[in-house]
Parts: sequence; C-alpha cells; structure tokens
Amino acid sequence: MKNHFGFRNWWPADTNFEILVGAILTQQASWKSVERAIGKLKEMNSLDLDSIINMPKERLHSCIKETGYFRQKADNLKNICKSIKEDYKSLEILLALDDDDLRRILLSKKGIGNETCDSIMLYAANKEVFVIDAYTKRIMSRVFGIDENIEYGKLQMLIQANLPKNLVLYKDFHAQFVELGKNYCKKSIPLCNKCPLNKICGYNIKQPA
DNA sequence: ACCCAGGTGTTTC
DNA sequence: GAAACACATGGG
Repeated sequence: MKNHFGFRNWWPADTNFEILVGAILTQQASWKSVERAIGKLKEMNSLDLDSIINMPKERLHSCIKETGYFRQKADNLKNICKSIKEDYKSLEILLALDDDDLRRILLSKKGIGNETCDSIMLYAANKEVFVIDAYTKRIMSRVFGIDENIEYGKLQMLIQANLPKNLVLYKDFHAQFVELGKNYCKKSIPLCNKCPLNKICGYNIKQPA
C-alpha cells in the first residue's frame, strides 16, 4: 500500500487541540466538511479550549453545521473542553497521562467512543494504539475474510499482534487503510480488482487465542 | 430519490 | 450481548 499511495503519516493538523476537534467532527462525516468547519473556527481565532467553552452555542453550530449531527457535536465538544479545563487545565497535561489513564478518561466523555479515543491517543498523544474504523473493518473483511461485525477490540488486537509496535507505522498504516477504502473498497461496490492488496490476498494472518 | 461519510449513545429485546 | 434507532448535513 505504501508503494501504491506513498507514505502518509496522516492527520494533518497544526495543534493537538485541532486533532481533538477533528476527531469528533469527523464522526460519520466527510473529511472535506471537517476541514471547512475547522477553517471557520481558525478564521475567528477560536480553535482553542477557552474559545470553544465560551463561544455561544449558535455560533459554534454555524461553524460545524455541515459536518452533521451538529447539535450533539457542539454539546459534546463544549462539555469535553470544559471538563479538560476543569480537571487538567490544559489538553497537553491530559495527553501526558499514561496510556491506561488517558484511555479511561477519554472514553468516559460523552461523544468519545473507541475510534475517537484511539485517534486522539495515536495522533495527538503519540501512543502506540492502532485505530480501527469502518474502512479497516471492511477491508479486513473483504480481503482477509474477517467477520465485518467483529468487536472493535478484537480486530485491534488482531492487527496489533501482526504488526511491529511502531508509532510511525501505526499512523501511516491507518491512513493507508482509509486511502484504500476510499479508492478501492467502497461500501456497496465489490472489491475493485485493482486493489493493491489483492497481491497479498491469502496472506496467513495469525488469529488471536 | 438514494446511498454514503475516517461513529456514538440509548433503548429494547 | 446484539440489534435497532436517533442524531443531520452535503456530495456523488
């Protein structure tokens, strides 16, 4: 995949806070719309903890509307920012916690599920956790015959058990899955025969106990 | 008109 | 547990 798409290392963002906001906004939304929404926040110089906390809800709605579920996302974002501010003062202090504590705190917030949590851990906190998304599940299902309804944690363990534990590799590999999914493994279309993964179809994956 | 997008939380069997 | 549903907009 790297030969095909090139090295990705992905999640373009200027700050960790931008990654946090992007991770929430991109839920069930196209990245294009997320970029525009974040652009609007940047334009009004409001892409930071305090600005989101203090911004009138209607203003935040208008910024993130096109990413969908905008009322939920606005409420969740504000609550998450507020609790980070109250409990840790800054996002960086939260991100500096050890893996288990960080995961526990993130998952306890409404609006942060497995994928959002792991995206923040991998791309903002630089923790070695592999992010599972819909593309990953679909590709593992279509190419390797894994049950597409597999539990998040099970597929995560399966992949992590078969991949060298390396931060840069994890970041790049997740990005490769997304690129592959967008281009060759769409939902209602059979696996494209030009899919670069076809070359290694049948590769013997180690199953977890 | 229909399906989909870098999901999550709640309710119901 | 898992299945069904609400959440909402924009692009193909």
